[in-house]
Amino acid sequence: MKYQKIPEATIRRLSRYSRCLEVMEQAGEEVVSSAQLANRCMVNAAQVRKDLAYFGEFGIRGVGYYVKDLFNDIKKILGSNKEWRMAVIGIGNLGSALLSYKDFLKQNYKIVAAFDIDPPQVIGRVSEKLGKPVEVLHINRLKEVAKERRIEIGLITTPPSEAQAVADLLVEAEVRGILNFAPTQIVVPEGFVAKDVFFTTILDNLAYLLSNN
Amino acid sequence: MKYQKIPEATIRRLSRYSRCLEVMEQAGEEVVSSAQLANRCMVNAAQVRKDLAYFGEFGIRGVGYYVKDLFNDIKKILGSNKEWRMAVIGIGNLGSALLSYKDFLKQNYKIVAAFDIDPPQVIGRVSEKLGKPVEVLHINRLKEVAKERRIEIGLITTPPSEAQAVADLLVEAEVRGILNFAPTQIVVPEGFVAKDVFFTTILDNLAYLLSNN
DNA sequence: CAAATTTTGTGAAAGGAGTCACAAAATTGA
DNA sequence: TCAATTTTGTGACTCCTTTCACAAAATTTG
Ligand SMILES: NC(=O)c1ccc[n+]([C@@H]2O[C@H](COP(=O)([O-])OP(=O)(O)OC[C@H]3O[C@@H](n4cnc5c(N)ncnc54)[C@H](O)[C@@H]3O)[C@@H](O)[C@H]2O)c1
Ligand SMILES: NC(=O)c1ccc[n+]([C@@H]2O[C@H](COP(=O)([O-])OP(=O)(O)OC[C@H]3O[C@@H](n4cnc5c(N)ncnc54)[C@H](O)[C@@H]3O)[C@@H](O)[C@H]2O)c1
Repeated sequence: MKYQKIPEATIRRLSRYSRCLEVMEQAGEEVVSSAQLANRCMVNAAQVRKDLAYFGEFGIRGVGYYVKDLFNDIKKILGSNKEWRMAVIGIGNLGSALLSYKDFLKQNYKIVAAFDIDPPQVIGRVSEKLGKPVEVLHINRLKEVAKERRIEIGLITTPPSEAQAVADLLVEAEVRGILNFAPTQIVVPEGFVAKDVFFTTILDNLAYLLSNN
Repeated sequence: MKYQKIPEATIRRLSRYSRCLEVMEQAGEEVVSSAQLANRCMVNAAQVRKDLAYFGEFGIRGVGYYVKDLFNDIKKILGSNKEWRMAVIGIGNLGSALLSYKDFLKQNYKIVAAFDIDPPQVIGRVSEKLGKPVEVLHINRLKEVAKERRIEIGLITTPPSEAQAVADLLVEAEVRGILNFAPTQIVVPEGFVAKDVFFTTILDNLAYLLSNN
């Protein structure tokens, strides 16, 4: 398993394989071939094997892969075998939706804190829909609470004008991962990771495909 | 402008250029070089020129690009110069958030209908936050209303178990574009375009980067 | 007006990612 | 036990994307 640069596309596919394997495991399937898995994920069978080959040998020739083992191995590769502790910052429309997103629970992503800036109708409110309710705190407690609750990922759902400032706070609080939903490109120092999710870029993409087909 | 297959990455970047140019235009900047634009969008200058070259010649040698013209040209390329009429299906947490997403208005994406399945607390409710309020209708009116309101894109925010069925309804209603937020892979016939947005795949990606840096 | 400067557009080179094809390993069955 | 079968892991090949590098075009300056 010597080091090599792993294509980002490979990581995205591993995530898909993982979701497929989860379904298969629940369905009681024990063994799967690269061809079957590829089929389900709409990719090439060699692609599946290549993707896995970056990280080692997981299959048995003539047999395939043990669903349960491969599922665990991929989770280990992705780092999704551990529980990730997250905070949501900006509890408006989207932030509230994320707070009650059930799939985060099923997967290993857990929202353990929520922050907003002052609006009295929000601060102190408790999101009850999740397993454990989360109280919305004032943003000025971010640093303190981030340490206390060992927050590792921050989800930014503030207006775009505030997004970079919030990111800076997260960096200061040593929250190393940021997922930003505001339509602004977030910049973070070396050692931190920020990903932007641009809804309108996705729509622009769709619009292009619709216009040209 | 002879035909060539356009890389999807190019389309994504064009969308980014477009957003940058919008900001520049508002800031009153008149001319921009490929190097400047590249810098802002964190890409290579030759990349900017190559991306544009797929669609024609838009610059003036020795000068650069006229911000306003390039902005318009890119919008024309992307098909985002026209207004796109959208429906949201599944008015729960995420669906409601999308209904009040202001940037859709600023961009040229307009939500003109909302559908849910029966829960009395939702049907008939009106989202007031947008420019024009949108009444939530029962899903069984989808086909009829889609025609009437000339809906071109459907945003699926139902539980994953319902997502494919809803997609089938959209296809039947001849809504050609689908953006699916449920964690299921949507399949549509030739001539339709469906994109899935998997939140946990994005998080898996982040988790991987955090685990390996 | 011509030389110097700027910056585009693009062919060629380099670099990555995906697919093919087959030897190697494991299993099955006679 | 050994041939037939299955399916992995991987080198080689193809295809696609990005970057480089420079001629061509426009502008500016002396
Ligand atoms: N609504 C959507 O469906 C949607 C979709 C995609 C992206 N987005 C983006 O997500 C962000 C939030 O959208 P929204 O519709 O939920 O907006 P919103 O106005 O409903 O919510 C924003 C929240 O952020 C809080 N806030 C503002 N400044 C803050 C700060 N410095 N620190 C902490 N909290 C702060 C506000 O009090 C508010 O509660 C926006 O950037 C938007 O562009 C929204
Ligand atoms: N909440 C989030 O932040 C979030 C984030 C990413 C993805 N998602 C996904 O988006 C989807 C919606 O999430 P949510 O949290 O809003 O769930 P939700 O349960 O709050 O909302 C789902 C809505 O869909 C409606 N519905 C169910 N079946 C329907 C049908 N056949 N036709 C029309 N409407 C129907 C329900 O009545 C409900 O109002 C889920 O698939 C979820 O996995 C949610």
